Amino acid sequence: MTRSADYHHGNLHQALIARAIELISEGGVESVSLRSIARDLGVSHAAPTRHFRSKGDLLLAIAAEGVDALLQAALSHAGSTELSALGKLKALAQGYVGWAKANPAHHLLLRNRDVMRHANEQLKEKLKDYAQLQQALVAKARAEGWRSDTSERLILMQIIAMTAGLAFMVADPLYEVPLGGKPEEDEIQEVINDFFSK
Amino acid sequence: MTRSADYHHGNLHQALIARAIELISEGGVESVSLRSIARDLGVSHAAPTRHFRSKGDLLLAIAAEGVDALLQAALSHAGSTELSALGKLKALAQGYVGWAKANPAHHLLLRNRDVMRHANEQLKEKLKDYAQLQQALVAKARAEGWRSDTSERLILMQIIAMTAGLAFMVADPLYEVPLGGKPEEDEIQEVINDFFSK
DNA sequence: GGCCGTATGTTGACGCTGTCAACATTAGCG
DNA sequence: CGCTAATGTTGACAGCGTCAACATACGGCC
Repeated sequence: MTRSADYHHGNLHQALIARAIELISEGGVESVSLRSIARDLGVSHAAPTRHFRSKGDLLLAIAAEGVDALLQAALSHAGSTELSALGKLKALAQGYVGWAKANPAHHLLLRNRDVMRHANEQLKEKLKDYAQLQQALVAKARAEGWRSDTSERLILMQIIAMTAGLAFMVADPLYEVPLGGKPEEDEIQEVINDFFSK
Repeated sequence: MTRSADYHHGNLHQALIARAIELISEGGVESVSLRSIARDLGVSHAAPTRHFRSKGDLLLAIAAEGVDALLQAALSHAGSTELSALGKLKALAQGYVGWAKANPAHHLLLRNRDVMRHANEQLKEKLKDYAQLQQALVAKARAEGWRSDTSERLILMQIIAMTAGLAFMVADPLYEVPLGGKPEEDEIQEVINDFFSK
């Protein structure tokens, strides 16, 4: 119980992460301040250092959380026995864009230089795993006849560019200007469908 | 001459901008500190406030510089009499990606929420001009027969996603992981060529 | 050529931040 | 029950952005 003279918060670790995600989603990475989060949680200004050695560590932990979710979803799609390689590739793309839309904070962190500069090897390794999975699926889909006249490299770059672009369009307010509002879910799907049906 | 007991810097305004661009290119927006820039330029910590009321104003001024360059290049392409609407559209896409590669700092600023949140109306208006120019070209190219079976909206979203994605691939170190190094110029061109030759 | 207003730069202060060290409290295990 | 480690607090420090008060020098005007 937390009713005892609440000297200890109970689950400060998770609370720090949760509040930081809220703040990032609302106002971007720069609106995160350890001291303000500590105040919000009714805890002293130095309490966070007991759970994260530095602000960067907190942000990195959140980023890692995001990469894990992304990779796990990708692996589950890739493990499907019902889908063709092309189907898996498409599921991967949909999964990525959907993930960015559902987790804007994690997506933002992955694109923050200050955060990723201090990424540990484990995190980078997971990103590499994701990339290799995607590349292998492109090779397999090509071998199965899809766009076999186009180079694997070109297809890969097209997919990465499209998904990265779509991820930003759903997560970054900037693109509400050229698009006239946030893109609808079915508009996103149409872009992905069009690409994979050629 | 600046040899006189250099109390005045001479061109601090431009020097501040130049140094900030350097820092952003190297380490992202968060590595900009007015005080450190002032030190680098051999000037007191408060000198920058004589030229920019706040740090945000400095960053915004740089962003505006970038948008101006982008828009000007786009208008010059659009004004060409030799190119078809499709050709202009392609030149616009190439121009955007090339601009992001040549001006990573400006590109980063345009994607920074903290910066763009305080963007003035004039800046937003220019972005809207760019977007409308692009949209008009899509409509015209379609009217001239290019992909007239595909909706204008879908084509527009495809172009925005592709160019935004490519811009990141050339400007953001993160994508060196899945791509195995920075993308080559001709690889970028191939992606753009492929899209506009359908 | 000298004078003066204003643009530009300096100094010192304020409250904010992240991080550390020293200390306080409590949880949980033997 | 008592001890140790985990967790939280307090106070300090330097760096940051910004402001106000003061200093200097540039450039147009007589």
